[in-house]
Amino acid sequence: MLSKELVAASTVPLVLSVLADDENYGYALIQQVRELSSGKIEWTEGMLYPVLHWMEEQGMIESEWKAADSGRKRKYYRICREGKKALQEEKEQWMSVHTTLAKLWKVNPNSI
Amino acid sequence: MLSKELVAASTVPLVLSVLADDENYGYALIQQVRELSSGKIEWTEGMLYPVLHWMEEQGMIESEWKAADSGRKRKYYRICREGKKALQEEKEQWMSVHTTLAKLWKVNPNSI
DNA sequence: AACATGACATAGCACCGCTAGGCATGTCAA
DNA sequence: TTGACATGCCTAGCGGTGCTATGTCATGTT
Repeated sequence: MLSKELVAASTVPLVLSVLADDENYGYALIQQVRELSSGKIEWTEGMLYPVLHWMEEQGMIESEWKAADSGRKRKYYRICREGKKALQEEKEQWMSVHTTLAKLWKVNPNSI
Repeated sequence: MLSKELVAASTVPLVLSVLADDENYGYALIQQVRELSSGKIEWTEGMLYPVLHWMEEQGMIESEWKAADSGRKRKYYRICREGKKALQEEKEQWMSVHTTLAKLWKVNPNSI
């Protein structure tokens, strides 16, 4: 299980990165990130939904209720311009830290 | 300036990584990390010292007062066994997240 | 003497993450 | 048809904590 600090630091960049590919809804984001991370990243709904609301408030993402084929309603989020800018910034920040750690670990920062 | 979440997530792994190379004291750690990160990571004493105390409490590091050549006293920290284990764990956690982000960013692990 | 820098320390509270709980709907087996 | 489970969304509330603001003391410098 990941430390709560690391979860806090990675949630927004992960959401932005996933939504940069395609729109998606909250519940599915949890599954998707779990799979992408091979089960390492286990989000709960209680922590994700408030983050999504906050991100929408910030203008990073926007939402739309849509009925799935089953008739059930889902709230789909998509990234918008502010979000793309934020993602760029998040990437840079992340890479700053990663590069520093990689130096200390004596691994090439460009390799996984 | 880095987000506080990212700072929170990276402080312990950075301290452990730096101390894994060589013992050091708090004030110098701040400078060293600033240089390693090309000025991107700017710690304040007020946030670092409590972290160092907590890490010592956890048994990750141990401290010793030593007089520098000038006669001034400094509190040197060195990593101990628990800290090495913790560092290993931190590395794995960090890489879990980094790998997931790298996938989304379509960074080719073998590039560059 | 006065000031800058080095070096360590922590009280205190504003802030906020997330647990715990709630609601509704679709589906599938028994 | 019923109930169990998965899907899917939401938030009140508070326990825990990060870090600003501040203090101390030593050494070096002007």
